[in-house]
Formats: sequence, structure tokens, C-alpha cells
Amino acid sequence: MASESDTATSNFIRSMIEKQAATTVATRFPPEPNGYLHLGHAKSICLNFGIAKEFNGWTNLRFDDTNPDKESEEYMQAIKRDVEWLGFNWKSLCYASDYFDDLYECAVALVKSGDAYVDSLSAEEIREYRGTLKQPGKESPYRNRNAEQSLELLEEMKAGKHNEGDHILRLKIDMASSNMNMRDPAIYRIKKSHHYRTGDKWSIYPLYDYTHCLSDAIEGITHSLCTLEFEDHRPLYEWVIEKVKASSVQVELGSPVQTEFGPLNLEYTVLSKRKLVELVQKGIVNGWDDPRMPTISGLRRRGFTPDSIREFCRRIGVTKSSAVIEMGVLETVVREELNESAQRRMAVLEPLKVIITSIADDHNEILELANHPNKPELGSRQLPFTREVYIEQSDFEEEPPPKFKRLIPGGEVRLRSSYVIRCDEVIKDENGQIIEIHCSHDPDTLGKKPEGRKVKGVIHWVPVEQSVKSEVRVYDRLFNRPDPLAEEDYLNAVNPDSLVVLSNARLEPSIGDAETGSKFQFERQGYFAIDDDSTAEHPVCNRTVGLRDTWS
RNA sequence: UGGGGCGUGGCCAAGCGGUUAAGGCACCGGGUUUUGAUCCCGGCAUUCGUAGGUUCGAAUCCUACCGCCCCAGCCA
Repeated sequence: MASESDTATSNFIRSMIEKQAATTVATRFPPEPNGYLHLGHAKSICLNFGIAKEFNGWTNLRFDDTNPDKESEEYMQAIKRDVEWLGFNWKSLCYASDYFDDLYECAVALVKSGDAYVDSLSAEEIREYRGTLKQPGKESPYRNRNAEQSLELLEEMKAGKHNEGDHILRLKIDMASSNMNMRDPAIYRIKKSHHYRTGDKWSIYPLYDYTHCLSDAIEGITHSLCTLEFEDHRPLYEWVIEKVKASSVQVELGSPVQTEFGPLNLEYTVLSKRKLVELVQKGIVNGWDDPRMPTISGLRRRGFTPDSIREFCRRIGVTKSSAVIEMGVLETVVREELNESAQRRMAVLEPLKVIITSIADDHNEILELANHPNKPELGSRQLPFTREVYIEQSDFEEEPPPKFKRLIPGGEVRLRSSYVIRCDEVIKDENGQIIEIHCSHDPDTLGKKPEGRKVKGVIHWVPVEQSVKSEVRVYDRLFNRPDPLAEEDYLNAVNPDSLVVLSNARLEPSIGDAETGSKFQFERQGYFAIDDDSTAEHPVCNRTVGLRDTWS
């Protein structure tokens, strides 16, 4: 259990709700099924589900599926799985596509009331007519086409009688508005694509600004929480609901209020679906659940837990500024949880053979090792101590740097949970490469301190014969600069060494049959999770995060 | 003078006219330790983008200035 605090830090959204009369708090998490969820979504999920739960309200999971070109069943299923995995339960599973009929009916009403019209300008012309940030736009010549004509065209668009781009349905607001979103925004475009849910029923699809607010209103959402970039859309959000309510349609609409919060930014990675799609499609990573990805599925495979991700979201807070969070925060939450829950094991990532010459060839002493140094209730496991063991290559230095407390020629070191050994001889091949180390052990040091001297170093080890050969994947940050987007092309900032595969690692035998997803601390090295690729014949471990290291 | 937002220590973030300006991460000590881990103890903003003003009193109110972010998809 992570130290998930029960005293939630105050934030402006909570304060706002506290000041409001005690009404139900109804929220929604509205992803478009066009990719996998990432940490930015986790922040939104924790906020939406968390705040509703806190005020005894409810939350819908709604798929904002109005652009069939980019959406799929696969993405939809992945999103559902990830939200559930994070530990949240939705009240209703909704789809914007379920409202297509109602939405169309509302659009017809808006045309009739003179609040919408079919424009027949081309996309380029519309862009020109829109004006610029500093100059007002000008009205389309089709803007005052009568309602009957617009209605007829809209029906034809719906019936598939026109080609994509020929016409578009726009709201009639204000082409001179200083808010670009109010310059007669498009609300329906002709698109003859197959929709993963509605199939080929529709030839026109509603756009976000029109769909989102009405979906919220239809579901009875009270608090529509979204990120800062939608701040400018709020007047439009309110305009649409007001106009539809004033129209003759018999769709029952609530009165949702949109509130915006700052999006999550994380150092050394990118959090935008468009860019994550690119990383996947260009093969820069191995799929959406590549453990280097900031996706929920990637983090899960990497060894993160739902608790640690929720704790991360709690710690970063919710404000109106776009914060850039340091990786250290993410690393800390998962270390804190795994330190409590993960059983300890020994594993040698880059083996160096040690022969303990003072021990007989057939020596096979069974050691009983605690699974957790501070939690005896987690029990113990057995590990054979034999004449030949592997230690980490980096735990031996012929010419040690200052303050090196590991094995050196003539020096002593403790084999973790075992005996103190002394390095007597370094065996090299004809090229001068170290092949093995010959040591002798002090038989009187099992479970006790050596007499008359102190041995500072403790290193991990595994028996040569009984250890299990395994592949260990060590991950580093995906990008080599904290702000990859500051690069001309962010792909230039991809870290070429973000994955290091150690294919000759040795695990202590008790890990051999651990199931996929199991998490351990490999002592002195970090936290590791058994990967999906792992099999009994070929175990594969992912390093979730290293231990805090004040030495190297 | 397009419009909309945001500026509290290296990174987050409380604070809402009277507090010694919470807390976390990071960092720096010191102690314990058969993981250079954990754990423990201590340190870490006379100051809240800047400059003025209001007030007995300002991070909190006002004014000006500076900096950063977002907006011209028939994406969401």
C-alpha cells in the first residue's frame, strides 16, 4: 500500500464545489477511442472519478467517438480496461455515437430557428473568410440562405447525396468575434467513413464543440472538467446548450458547467496521443504497452501499480497552470509502494563467476532468506549456497575508486545473507579479461559479524548451478532531454539507449515460476516485474525503477 | 490595446487582508542497517514575476509593466 493520504490537498475545483449548494456532483471521463490512455488521462480520471466520489456523486465513462477515421473497437476496449485497472467504476458506459439521432434532431431545430446554416464554401474559402487572430472574419455568402434551403441540403448531406467537403453545417454566431471559436463554427461535416459502432448509417458526423456540450447536458453532467486549451470553447459550449434549450426539440437537457484545469506535462516524455501514435507506428517503441511508454498499459507492464499511479495524481495536484512534473515524482511513488509490498530476491544482471576455494565441490548448504527485511510476516525462501556463485561484474574492481566498498583483490566482502569472502586471486584469459575470481570464505560469519575486523561491503549473488538464466530489460527515459517538444522535431530527442537488454542475467531459483506481473525487489538493484513475454523456459523481467542510489 | 489563461524555493503545491509563508519531490547533513536501499533525526523562501499604490497590517486588494501558455481543423 502506497502512502495514499486520506487528507486530500485542497484544489480550486474542490473549493468551487464546496461553495456550491449541496447538489449532486456528476462528472464524466470522455476519451476519444483513438489511442491508448496515458498519464495525462490518469490525471483526468482521478480528478473526475475522485471528485464525484468525494461528494457522493457519480461519473460516466463516455466515448467521444465522433471521428470514425481515427477510432476503433480496439482502442475502446483498451480504454475500458485501463480505467477499470486504475480502480474506478463508472455509473454508465456512454457513447457520443448513441446520441447521433438526438444530435441531428437538435441540428435541424437550430437550422429552423435560424441559428445554423449550410455553408457551401470550400474548406479553403472558409479558412480565408475566418479572418485572423487580429482581424475579424467576413460572413459567408451562404450565411443568409433561408432555413428551408439549408434544411433541404442538410437532409441531402445526411442521405449521402453530397461529397465530402461540398457542404458543411455551421452555427450562425459572430464572424467578428475576438474568440475564433465563435466565428460560425462548423458542427457537422460530410464524412463517408465506416464508424466502429454505427457502421455506415451516417454520412455526416457532428464535431466536438457541438457534440460534447450536448452529450454532457443529455447525461445530466453537472461538472464538465476539461483541460485548459478548451477555455476559449466555453462560450460556445454554453451558447449551444442555450440555443438548443430555446429550440423546439424535445430532448431533455441538464445544465452542465465547464471548468478547465491544467494538463499534465512530464519531463523526458511526451503526453499527446498524436505523438504516442507516431512512436508506435514508426516502430520507435514496441507498441502501446511498451514499458517505456507513458501509457497506462505501458506503465502496468513496466511494473507500476494502480495505487502508485493514483498516488502520483494526488501528489501533482490540480491547478490552472500547466505544470511540468519531474520524473522523480513518478519514480518515488512506485518505489514507496514496492518497498512495502515487493518481496526481496537476488539476481545477478551481469554475472562474474566466483569460486570459493575453501568450500568442497559438493557443498550445497540451504540458506533460509527473509522475503522482506522489515516484514517477517512475509516469510522466507530457500537458496543454496555453493562453491561456485555469480556476483555482479560491477561489484569487483581491481583498481577501485575511492570509497569503493565492494570486492577488491585481497579484500573482504559479505555475500548477502551468507558468508564473508576474501578475494585471493583474479583469473584472466590471454587477453587480460577477467574470467573468474578465486575466493575463500570465513565459515564463522554466517549470521554473525566477523571477529576482529569490520566488513563494510555487502553484495548480492546467486549460485551458479541452481540459478535461472533470464533476460532482464532495463529501461531509461524515452527522450534524452526534459522537454522533447522544444526540439525542432521531437523525434530527434528520442533516447537511443532507452532499452538495454541483459540476456545473460541469473535469477535465484525461487523466481523461476513466478507468474506474469509478479513484482520483486532485486536487492541492491531495483524493482522488477515479470514481463508478458516471460515463459518458464525463458523468464523475462522488466526493471520498473532502480533503487535510490547515492553512490553512483 | 485581437481574445483567453497563468506567474509562491530546483520541480510540484497550500494559502482567499493579521500564520514564524503548509506539505510533497529533489537536494544537503547526521544516526541505525548483512540492500551504498528502507527507516529515523535535522537543514533547506525575512519572502510570494517586477514596480508603485491602498491599509495599522498585503502572497492575498488596486494600477502599471514584464514573462510564459492557448486560439485562425470540415481533430478532440
